Amino acid sequence: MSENYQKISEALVQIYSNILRIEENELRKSQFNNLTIQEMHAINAISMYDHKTASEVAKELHLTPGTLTLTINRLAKKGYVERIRSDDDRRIVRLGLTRKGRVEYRAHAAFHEKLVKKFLKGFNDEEVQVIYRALRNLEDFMADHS
Amino acid sequence: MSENYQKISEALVQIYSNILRIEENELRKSQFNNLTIQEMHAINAISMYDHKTASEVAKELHLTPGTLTLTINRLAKKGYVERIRSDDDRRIVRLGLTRKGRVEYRAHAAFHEKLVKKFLKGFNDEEVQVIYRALRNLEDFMADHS
DNA sequence: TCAAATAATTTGGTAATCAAAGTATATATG
DNA sequence: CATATATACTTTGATTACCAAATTATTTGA
Repeated sequence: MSENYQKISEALVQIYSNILRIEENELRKSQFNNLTIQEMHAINAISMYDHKTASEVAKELHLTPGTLTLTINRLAKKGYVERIRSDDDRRIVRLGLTRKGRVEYRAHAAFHEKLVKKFLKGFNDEEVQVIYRALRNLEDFMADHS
Repeated sequence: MSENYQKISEALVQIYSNILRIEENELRKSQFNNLTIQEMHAINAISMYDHKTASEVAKELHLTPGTLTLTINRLAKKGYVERIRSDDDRRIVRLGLTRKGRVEYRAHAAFHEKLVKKFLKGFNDEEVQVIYRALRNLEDFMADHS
């Protein structure tokens, strides 16, 4: 058990410290290599057809409104995102993906799906439940420390 | 199953995008609140008594030598790390933690241990094996994409 | 011996971020 | 209904973390 604990601890660190870099590698090799990782994550948070407000997206990404404005400026200039002024409250900016933005969104979703498939490969339903419970434990841990 | 898949996929994203922030929160609340997260990770990579070279640590952290030099400068000034010139090859700088650095190292290790304990809470040996296999799947995925 | 290689540092530039001030619009109250 | 306050976003002026390339010191090898 304690030996397993050690291995699991190391695996978690390894996974955590490498996954971002791998996402970045994939991005560099793809047709979207003019995007940075955080721009990609912003596209992801904006999501396909929700038209969330700038504030909502900023909150989701844990960014200040000012930082989000700058990110959206860049993404708009690169043609991935568009601002949609709300008519009923003209202070609000809603965000949408362009066609190009949606293509990138799907590409990233596909990468993520491959990752999850590999993660769960070779397990039956009962075992998947065990894995899910472990992840919920981690979510509880995070909730306790927020 | 596909419903589980969805939940697991979302949990992974949640965990991934929040864990760094939580580490940062803990750090802010601790006695080491003059450290940034990456400085803390550098302390971790330097580790207790290994006296690794600067190059080795840079590689481990996936940083260029120049960036590591700057990080070490800051950590030395703050009193966590010391440079040890090697006598047999005077180009080489070995890195060690000061007493203060070792205290911080242990504090972070304790945090990490709490996390892993919570992750594995309530599982028997067999179930822990399942979880470990899933993590190895992820490591395989990363190896395939490196 | 001295050219090439190696280890670290320095320098110049860019990304991403925040805090605080500013602008435009909406809401609430006296 | 006028105006003070609140809200949503943007702008500005920093700081931090990072990289690439040039530099310095030292070692190795031909």
